[in-house]
Amino acid sequence: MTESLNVIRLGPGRVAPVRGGTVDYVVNHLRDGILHGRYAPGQRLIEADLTAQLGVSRGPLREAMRRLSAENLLEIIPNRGAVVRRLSKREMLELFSIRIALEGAAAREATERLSDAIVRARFEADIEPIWSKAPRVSGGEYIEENKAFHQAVTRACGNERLLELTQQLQLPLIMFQLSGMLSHETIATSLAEHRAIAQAMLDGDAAAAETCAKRHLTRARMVVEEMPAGVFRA
Amino acid sequence: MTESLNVIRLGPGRVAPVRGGTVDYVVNHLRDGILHGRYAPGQRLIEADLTAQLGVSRGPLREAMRRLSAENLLEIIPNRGAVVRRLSKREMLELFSIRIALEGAAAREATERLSDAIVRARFEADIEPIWSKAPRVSGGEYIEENKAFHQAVTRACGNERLLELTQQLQLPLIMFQLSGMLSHETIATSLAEHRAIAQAMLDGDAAAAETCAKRHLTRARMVVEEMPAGVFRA
DNA sequence: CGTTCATTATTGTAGGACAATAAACTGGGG
DNA sequence: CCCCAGTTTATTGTCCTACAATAATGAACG
Repeated sequence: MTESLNVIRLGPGRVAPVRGGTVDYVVNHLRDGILHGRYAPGQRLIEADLTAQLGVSRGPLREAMRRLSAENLLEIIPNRGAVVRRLSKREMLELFSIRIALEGAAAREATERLSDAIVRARFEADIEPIWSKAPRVSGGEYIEENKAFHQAVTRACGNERLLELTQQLQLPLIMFQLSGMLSHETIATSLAEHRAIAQAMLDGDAAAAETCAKRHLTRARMVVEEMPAGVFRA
Repeated sequence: MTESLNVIRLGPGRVAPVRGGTVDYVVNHLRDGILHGRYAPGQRLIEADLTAQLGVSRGPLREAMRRLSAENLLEIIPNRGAVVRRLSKREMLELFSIRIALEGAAAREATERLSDAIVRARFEADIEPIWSKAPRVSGGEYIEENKAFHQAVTRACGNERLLELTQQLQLPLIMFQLSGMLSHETIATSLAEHRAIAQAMLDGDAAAAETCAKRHLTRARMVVEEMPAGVFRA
């Protein structure tokens, strides 16, 4: 979905309208900006500024904002405009609860589908990086790998809608907001748990896969629970 | 029937702009229309027609459409506009799988929270209708009650986000699309299952509640599975 | 020091314009 | 009779301008 959009679309100075991609362009720009911290959580996004910066008119920009608010990356306050979303502790915990239920089931169902050779091949390819011995030193690296792993599991379970859903479940935002706070120890534990889940799945042990996945996320939720209040929204 | 909503908002001839609610108004109108069949599945929604009918400009209308597409009630096809969504069999089954995971967990967690008197009181009030002896004869009646019940369970579990999520999980659309096809027998079974879930929850038996909820939805999924292909999208 | 009122920044909505696209329609071959 | 290319039409995607409504800000006043 996120192809080379910016090749054609040059921002402010662009000449060709290149119709049909303006909203996507804006959405991608903003999402990328939010996820990479160019737009800080809590920051207000002024329409006038953005239209000038991006060289688009208010219409597409507003539509882009609506979409991002549907993804929960932005919060739109009536008559106040859009601000970059910040999650409260409670919201984060709620999201983890949902993920525990969802990904636990996904791991179980995926395990059963791994008897299909094609699915299995894809899954093994997707998770290949987790077997690497190299320690992931930066939070950013871990975030990417973590995202890829959870996506691989969900994909293997063959439920399109679930794949969409978990992606929109703000895993990225959560992890970004937390990225600065992840100790090497926490990361190492998570990686080990990923391997345990993968192993159970490859062994065809659906029950173990579900248990491992749930334990993994439950532990992650505990990490959130113990974080300082400053990380969250009031 | 169409006019009942337009008490304040008078449509084409309205004088007061009643700012701040235009998009909401359109969203509500369309959602209601879709859920009640005024807009049929597969029907194309032409912007020009709707702006004329509703007396709003294209901006808010398009925003409303985006929102509904986020709710999966509409599908927006590039350069073709919006059509009322129709779910394929596969999509429906996928949704049920998600609900099984989600609402199973919700039932379990909710049960634990019922020790809180306030939560318990609210829950008992919410589900009161299910104990009624009167048979729900029409599909529409059952749909309402079913929706209310599942909502009550989710609400009791105290996870705001989960409540939002399950609501946007197209339970309404699913049920509408199916409403014509629900036999009295199916409805009766569902009602009995609702009671079983509620009873387990009130008894504080979390495990039983989870099992019952999952069984309930699994059976519902089987009903979908056995439906004629004509109900679904190609 | 708090309150009321003007000022300003910003959003919400309308409405018009135009190009781009897809669909429908035309005509002529095969 | 059907199929194909060119043309027409309907509709969307985007931009623009304008203005009212609202919230935030600051000033005058008691």
